[in-house]
Amino acid sequence: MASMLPLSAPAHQLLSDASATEYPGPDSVSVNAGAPRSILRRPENLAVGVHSILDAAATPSARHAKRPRTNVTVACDGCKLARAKCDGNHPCMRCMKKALSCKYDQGNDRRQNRGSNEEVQALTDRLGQYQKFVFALRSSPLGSASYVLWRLRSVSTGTEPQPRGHQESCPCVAEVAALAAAVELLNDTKSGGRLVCTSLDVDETAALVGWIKRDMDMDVDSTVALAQRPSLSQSQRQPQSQFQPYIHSQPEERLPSEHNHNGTGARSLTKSHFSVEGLLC
DNA sequence: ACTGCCTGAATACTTGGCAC
DNA sequence: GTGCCAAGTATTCAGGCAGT
Repeated sequence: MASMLPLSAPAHQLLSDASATEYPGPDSVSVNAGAPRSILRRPENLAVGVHSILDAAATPSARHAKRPRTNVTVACDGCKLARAKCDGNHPCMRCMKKALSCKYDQGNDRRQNRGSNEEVQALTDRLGQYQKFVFALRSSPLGSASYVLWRLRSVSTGTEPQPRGHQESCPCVAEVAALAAAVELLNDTKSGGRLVCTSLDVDETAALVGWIKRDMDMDVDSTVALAQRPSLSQSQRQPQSQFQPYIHSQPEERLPSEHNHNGTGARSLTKSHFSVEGLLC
């Protein structure tokens, strides 16, 4: 029955569409919300005998009988499991009758966990930072990548960072600074300002890296295609980020073997090859 | 800025069928 | 009679958007 109508249609549309002669109209939905089920659209394969029973019950008075329905915001676990009506009390009536322990799973209503615009934007920004970070890690010179990895590890293990002299002498200071910002970003996500690596972090990050990698592969492909177009002058080409030149100018560079177990280039890395544990822990 | 309506997603609830 | 389950409907909730 629902398959005949758009699933996204609001309730009043479904109802008014179901039977215009039986339902008074959208405006009366709330007062008729608990109307007898027989007035709803019947299954088409319903037996004829049942039809006649339903038709007899669907008198005008029965159709318009008001039975306000009072849904509680949160049903207890027992009522949820049994799909029974819950009165929302502690304990609820059903649990009292059955002498069951009435428990409410707090904070499990995902309707109330939707992110605000600010939260969505913040997550989007973070995703962009992650994307830049992994992109830079993959395309930067070996020395820079190693330094960043060293910093990542020092963050997670509590080791003191490299002396500033090293950073200043690094040939890619700007790049390292950007990567360091990403490190700070990672660091900032955990309480106490210190990254604590858990299996959940690893799983989350692995999933994130998978996403980022796919995105980056698309970016790289489009960048290569753009760069290979002969009709475009250099100035017409899409501005390259500060990280991109290393992709093509130094294709022989590889991530350290401990992070690239099969010895192939960064672009051939897969989730299984990209060791997140090695990156963060 | 406020209000009201619409929308989509998530969840509560109803109903009928079935097994014990 | 009771409880469980599946299918389906009703309600809640928050965001978007237009009108004021």
